[in-house]
Amino acid sequence: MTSDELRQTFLNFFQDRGHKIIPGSSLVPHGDPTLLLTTAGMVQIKPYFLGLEVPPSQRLTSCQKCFRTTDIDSVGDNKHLTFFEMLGNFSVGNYFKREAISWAWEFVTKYLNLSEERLWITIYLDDEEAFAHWREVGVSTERILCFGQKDNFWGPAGDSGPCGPCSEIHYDLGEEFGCNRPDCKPNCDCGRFSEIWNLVFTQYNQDRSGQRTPLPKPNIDTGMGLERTLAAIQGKSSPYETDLFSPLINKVCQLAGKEYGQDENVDRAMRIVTEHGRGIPFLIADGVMPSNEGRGYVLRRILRRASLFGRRLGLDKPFLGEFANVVVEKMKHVYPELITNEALITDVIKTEENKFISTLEIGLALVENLIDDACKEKRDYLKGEEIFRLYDTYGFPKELTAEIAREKGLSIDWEGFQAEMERQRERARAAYNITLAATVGLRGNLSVVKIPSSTNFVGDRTLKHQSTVVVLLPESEWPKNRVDSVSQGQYVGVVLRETPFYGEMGGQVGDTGEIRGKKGRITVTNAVRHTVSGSELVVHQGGVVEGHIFVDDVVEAEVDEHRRLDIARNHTATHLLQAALRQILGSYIQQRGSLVEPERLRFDFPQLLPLSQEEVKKIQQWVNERIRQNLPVKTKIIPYNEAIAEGAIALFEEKYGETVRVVEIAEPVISKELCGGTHVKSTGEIGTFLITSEGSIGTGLRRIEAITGRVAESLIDTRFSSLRSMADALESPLEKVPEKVKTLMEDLEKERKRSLLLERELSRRMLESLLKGVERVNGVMVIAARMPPLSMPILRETGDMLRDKLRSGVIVLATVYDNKPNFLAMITPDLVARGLHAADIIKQVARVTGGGGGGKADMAQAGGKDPSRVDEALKLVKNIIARRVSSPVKNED
RNA sequence: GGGGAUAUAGCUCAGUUGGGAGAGCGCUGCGUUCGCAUCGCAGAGGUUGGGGGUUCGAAUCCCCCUAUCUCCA
Repeated sequence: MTSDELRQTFLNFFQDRGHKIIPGSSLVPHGDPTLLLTTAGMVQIKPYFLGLEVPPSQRLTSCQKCFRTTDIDSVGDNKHLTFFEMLGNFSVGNYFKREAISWAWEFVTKYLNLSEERLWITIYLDDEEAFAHWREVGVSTERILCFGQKDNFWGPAGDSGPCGPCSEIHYDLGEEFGCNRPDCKPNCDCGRFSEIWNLVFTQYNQDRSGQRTPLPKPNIDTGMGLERTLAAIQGKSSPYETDLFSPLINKVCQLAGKEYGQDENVDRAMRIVTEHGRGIPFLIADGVMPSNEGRGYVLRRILRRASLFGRRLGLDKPFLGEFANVVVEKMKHVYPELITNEALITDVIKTEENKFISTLEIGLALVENLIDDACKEKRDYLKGEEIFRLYDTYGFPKELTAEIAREKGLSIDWEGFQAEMERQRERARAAYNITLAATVGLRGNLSVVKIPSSTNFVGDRTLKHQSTVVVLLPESEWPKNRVDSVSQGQYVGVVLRETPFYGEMGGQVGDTGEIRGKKGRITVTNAVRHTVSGSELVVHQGGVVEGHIFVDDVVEAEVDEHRRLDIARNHTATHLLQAALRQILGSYIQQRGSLVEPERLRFDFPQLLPLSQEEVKKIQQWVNERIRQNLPVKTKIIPYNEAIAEGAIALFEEKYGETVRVVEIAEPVISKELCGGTHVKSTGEIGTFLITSEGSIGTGLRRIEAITGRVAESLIDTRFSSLRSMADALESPLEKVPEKVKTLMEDLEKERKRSLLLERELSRRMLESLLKGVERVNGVMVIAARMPPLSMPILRETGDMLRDKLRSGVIVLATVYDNKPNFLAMITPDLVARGLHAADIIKQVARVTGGGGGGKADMAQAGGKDPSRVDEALKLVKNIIARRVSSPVKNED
């Protein structure tokens, strides 16, 4: 059986047993900020288990691509993978252990034809029920092993949530792969037994204190590892020898000019390159870009490991792009996103691989330094903290450090390294727990309130609507209880039966406006959405400004029209912007984030390099051209599959129902997106579209901000009037302003240089009279003089020249520059040797003018505050020197 | 989300307790040479990433921001 057959057989098997086949989701999980990547088949099922969303069927089955980084350092052995496919069947409160177990056994023994002698079962300690069901299908008692919390209890993910015991099917690869210890059995880490299928019985809900309560309707969540199972079926000891991997291994062999299976070290490197090289295209295809954090960092890390181990195989030129093409070729029929993003994939890999090579070069130099230092200190090892610093700060692979050190006969202090690493982990964990505690939000809490049915949104047809109050949630009680009435001064959440208010979603902010009843009035400051037990509610948040509002009141809900229209303009403009980007930059542009407010719009998208000014201009022009054409904007509701088939743009992060709303612009269509937001009727309403900024928000991610309509108009107005006042000030026509500013700047620069020259000239002319003013204090030649306004550099130059002429002496110069006193003192080396100190002198002098200063013994500078006392300060100089040099100096001969 | 590092001339980078912004390469000009990846001389080129603070004075100390690199989660 091939990998393709295994996938199909599994899905068909469960479809025949009443399961709905659902497509695997993106590796980037939607709407779950606590999850980095899709790590299991149940990730997209979780909201159904938690009762947050309604499943399309109670029985589901899927083949899900997954990515896990927990075992990244073990990759290269025969079983650990970061990227893998997980086959699974799920019961959302439908069947339980009996069916799950009997189907699993049937599938494994009858459909996969795995020999019963090679199969072992593990169950959780006291799970009598599971034990009984396994016995029922014919598994003998000695083949059922019990394990504890660590091996056979799953979850909860995080500190609370659904969890339960699990039961696993293990496959015995054969004694020749084992440790041969008499007690070798499943869960032994020698690799003889391969866990191929995990059946999780989520029957408890665990609260934060660790207390477990039984769930009213337990769920089934199973996961069968495609790669491991395939190895078992094909009688191989590792997935790398199956049809899924062999074309990839062959490619590595061909690139490296080496054979697989000759040398264990070579084999291990080949497996790492193959495994990581396989995951890379999948991550990129799902929108992950290399970065120094989050998912992007996972991508960067595996790419670098692949590149590093490629070097081990003698591949010192970039090769991962070529390898990726083979991966795409092998997997594209199952994962078409690979082929649509192939250009992006090879592009990203190429630049990232080159980047890594330069990181290596910088690191190599640093390693050389470390080794030199160690040799100088007569050390025969590298310190743990040194290696860690190299690794942590410069990203230099520790394996490579060790390798180079070994060549020079040095060993490595791994213990010290691990200690540093552990401290780093501890810091991150501590920080993570804090943020986790802060993000536990409203969503879970609101579900305490029992709510009848979804709010009916009528806001795309009307902005004013008569409706009924369903729920009132006062802030003080929030979210514990709903109440029957609220009164003036309270801040409340209101749920109506129908509403014209758009609740914040898909980047579009919520509406504001007013809810009026016969006896009271609420000013709505925001509208948000909450999904509670499958019902989607719009909660109007705001303050009661007048009277009372009661549940069941008939009220009039009215949206702030001007604000809503501003939002609609920006939303439609966002669609046009995305169309423009795809038109001008390429169809790989996908929305990675978006914000639609009345004031502005924001659009994030993957892009490696900054856009040129011409590109930005072209995009803006393209959008404005479409606005002038006044194209119609239409919406329709059709089945999801149909929309995708028509080529509508959907988002990675977003999850869609069976039917979706599609927003189309123009006929023939220039933009077609799945979108629930509010839009203008035709593009002409947008008025004007202006891009206000284009910048980076992380590696490979860029953000465009833009404005439309009224805001654009007022910006144009502000810009014009500031330009006008600039022109007035410059006494120049508007269009000559840039030129005029340029010449002004040039003039200023010229004048600056001229004044520098003049100052210098002036100071030079004063040299002679300054030298004439030399006085002798106890035989020391002293110049203490006030200079015309000179800048500090010129003052220093003057000091230099005086010092050179004097050969021996003390010079103190003062000037008032910018209405502030400045002082400079210089002392020739011979006098420094006799104990005179420029900084000492200058400090005392400057103090007279209320300032201070300092410097070195031969040169010091100071500043002051009171310019009127400069002359008085200068008079001090002689006294200070007299005190310092008490005995007259003999004339130097 | 947390930690570390970097940002100084076109490029690669130095810059000590806060007190004179530097080197090498490149560039321009002049000279030298049969010739040059020659040598010599002269010169241009800087908002020290941005903003705030401390100080008489900040590339240097403190705070904030931005960009890039990097590790942990």
